[in-house]
Formats: sequence, structure tokens, C-alpha cells
Amino acid sequence: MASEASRKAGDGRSGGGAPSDPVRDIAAAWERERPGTPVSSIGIVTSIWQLAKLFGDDRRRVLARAGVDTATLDLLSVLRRSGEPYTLSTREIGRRSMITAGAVSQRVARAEREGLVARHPAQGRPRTVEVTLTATGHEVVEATVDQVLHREAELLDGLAPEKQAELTDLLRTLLRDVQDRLGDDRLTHVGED
Amino acid sequence: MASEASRKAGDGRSGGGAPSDPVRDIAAAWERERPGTPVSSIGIVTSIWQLAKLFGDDRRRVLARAGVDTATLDLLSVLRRSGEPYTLSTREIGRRSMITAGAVSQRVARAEREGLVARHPAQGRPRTVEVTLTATGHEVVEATVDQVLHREAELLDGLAPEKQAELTDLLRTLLRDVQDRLGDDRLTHVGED
DNA sequence: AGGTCTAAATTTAGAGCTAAACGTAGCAGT
DNA sequence: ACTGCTACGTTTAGCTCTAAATTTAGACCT
Repeated sequence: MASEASRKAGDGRSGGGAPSDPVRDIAAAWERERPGTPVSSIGIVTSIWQLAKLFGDDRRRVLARAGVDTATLDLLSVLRRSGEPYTLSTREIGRRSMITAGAVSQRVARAEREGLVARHPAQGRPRTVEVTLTATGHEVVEATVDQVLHREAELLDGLAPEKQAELTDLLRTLLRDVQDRLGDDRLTHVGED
Repeated sequence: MASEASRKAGDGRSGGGAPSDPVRDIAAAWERERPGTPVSSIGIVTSIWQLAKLFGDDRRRVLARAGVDTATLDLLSVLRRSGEPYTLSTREIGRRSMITAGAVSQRVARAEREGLVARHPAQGRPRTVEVTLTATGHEVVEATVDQVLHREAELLDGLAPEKQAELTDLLRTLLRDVQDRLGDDRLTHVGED
């Protein structure tokens, strides 16, 4: 079937008999092959990357059964969550979904083709286009969101509640920090609304 | 796919006084709009997602300057890390990179076209193909890996070392757990629901 | 008014992925 | 020897993204 790469044994032999830790093995392999390689970030960045892949693949499969794709659900969700009148500018959608303007155009075009959203020029602001959820689009969100979120909660189930809270905190801190860093670094552009 | 994503400034007004937390705002927006929505996973899953996106985008930009793409570097890195003779079967590459067999074929074909790897049938094992790093491929890894890893360490710099260690631990635990769960699921879940 | 600037969205080219169909080649049972 | 099974890699169709080029329409000079 797919990318599920279920069992992983990491790069090398995972050593002796200790519980296998594929991510740690990657750092160890770099050190073995290239002593001095700056591996300090691997434990965090690679784990995050792999978890995102697992969650993403799983979500895609869950949604495929419902005949929706993840990009479309993301668009519909952003609109649904924004509350009445379920309308946002394409610009705002791009910011909230972290994708380029071109990607927004394409997502909206696809969703519009399927009758899930409608597009119309914003009055008052000349060149901006507003996107609104249709009744059908609204229904799709209602029919799928709980499923997706419930499934994800299930996947986190193995981690004790206190651990989940700790993890949430650490990730929040890191996310804020990385965002600031990249914001400053890359964009001199004053992007915050 | 940026999932339930939102970015800075979150969904609703993040005002109110507390420091803005866009991810928490997403959960709050769902609860406001659809009381009872199972939002418990959002603090972890959405953060992971957004971090993966930020790291990934950044890595792409760093590598673009060196004229390499992330998929190719991933392939070359897996081979490089595996040590002499820098050779793995396509099957093994897919497992380690968490991508489908088709994706491996395409990655290898692209890299082969650029002279970075070579393909040859494995002797001994009938239907399997082995992929080996060429001298050029080896050079590309040496020229870029430190850059990428160093950059990523820099991005984590804002998080105190103890926090990094805690985070690494929690992510390792979660990753192992999610992997087991998805692995089992695929095996048990043979039919549809 | 007419030309230029600019901010917004869209379109295009091309990378990259998944899922599924396909091609191949040993192997196992009869 | 023949038939079908199985394990592997490759190809194809279709989706989705980014970056860059293009379109669009007010705004700002002179």
C-alpha cells in the first residue's frame, strides 16, 4: 500500500539489545561516518518530520474514504472555523494555511469546481477576492472534521496526559521561537496584520 | 498540506491579554463554532505539522542555493550514512526514507540522470536493484550536509539545552508509539469499516 | 488625461509524491 | 514441464505544491 514504512530499524544495527531508536541511529551513523557532523538537531527535527509524515499519511487515508482530500479539507476548515459569514480573503487563507498565493488559487479553484466554496470580489477593497463556504462545503466539514480529529486523538493515546501536556508546551515554545526567527530572517516584509 | 493549520495570529482574535498562541486559537475557534469538537490533539498535531513545514521550507531554500533539492539530498544522505560501500537496495531506501517504492524509483532516476548514483542488479538476490553513490554524489553530500544540519541546530537555538533534551525524549516516545499503532492497524484493519 | 507604479490574484512550468497498474522473474505444487 | 503465486522494481495518471511570470485594476504623478 504505501509510505507506511511501518517498522523501521534505523540506519545501522541498533546496537546490542537496547530498544531500537531509529532516530538516534541516524545521528550515530553520521558520527561514525563523518566525525564532527553537527548532529545535535536530529533528535528533534527528524522526529518532527517523521511524525508529520505519519500523521499526514494517515489523515489522507481517513479522508480518502470520505472522498475528500487534505488540501480541500484544510481550506474548508479554515473558513468554517472563522465563523459567520464563513468568508476570508485569499490572502488571509494563505497566511493561515502557510501556503503560497498560487497554492491558494489552485485550492480555491478546485473547491469551487466541486461547489464547496464561492468566490467574489470584496467590496471596499479593490483587488482582493473573498472566498465563502457554500452549504455543501459546510456539510463536508461537519461530516469529516470530528472523524479526523478523533482519529488523531486516538493516535496520541499512548502518551500519558501529563506527557501530552508537557509536549504541547514545549512544541508551543519551539514553534513561536522558530517562527520569530524565520520571520526576522527572511522577511523584512511587515507581514503581521 | 498544512492541515488545520493556521499561522501567526491564529484564527480568531487572539487578543484578550494572554500572549498570542495561534495553535491554541485553532482549538478555541473550533470550540466556539462547534462545541464538542474533539480538539485535544490539536496542540500536538498541528504544532508538529507547522514545525515540519517551517523546517522543510527552510531546508529547501538552503539547498536551492547549492543547486540541490531536498528529495535528492535525502537519497544521497541515506546512502552516505550507510557507510561503505554506500550501497542499498531500493526497498531499503524506501523504508528508511518513508516513501513508496514508486517515489524511490523516481528519486533514483533523477539522481542517476545527474550522475549522483548508479543502479545495478544485486547479485545473489534475483529481483532486487542496488543503488550506489558515485564520487560526484559523495561530494554533494559532503558539501551540503553540514550546512543543512548546522542551520537546523541554529533554528533550535532558542530552546534551552534541557528543554531540547526533554523534547527529544517525548518525541522519541511518541514516534515509537505512533509507529507501532499504525503498523498494527494496517495489519488488523484489513477490510473497510 | 495618460503613463507608471503597485498590490493583489491567477496562470504556468516543473518538481515531487501516492496509488494503482504493470512487467518480470524465481518458486512451488501438481 | 506447466500453472499460478509472490516479491520486486518501474511506469503512469493525477494531485499538490513552489517560484516565477502574467494579468488586473486602482492609485499616484505630472
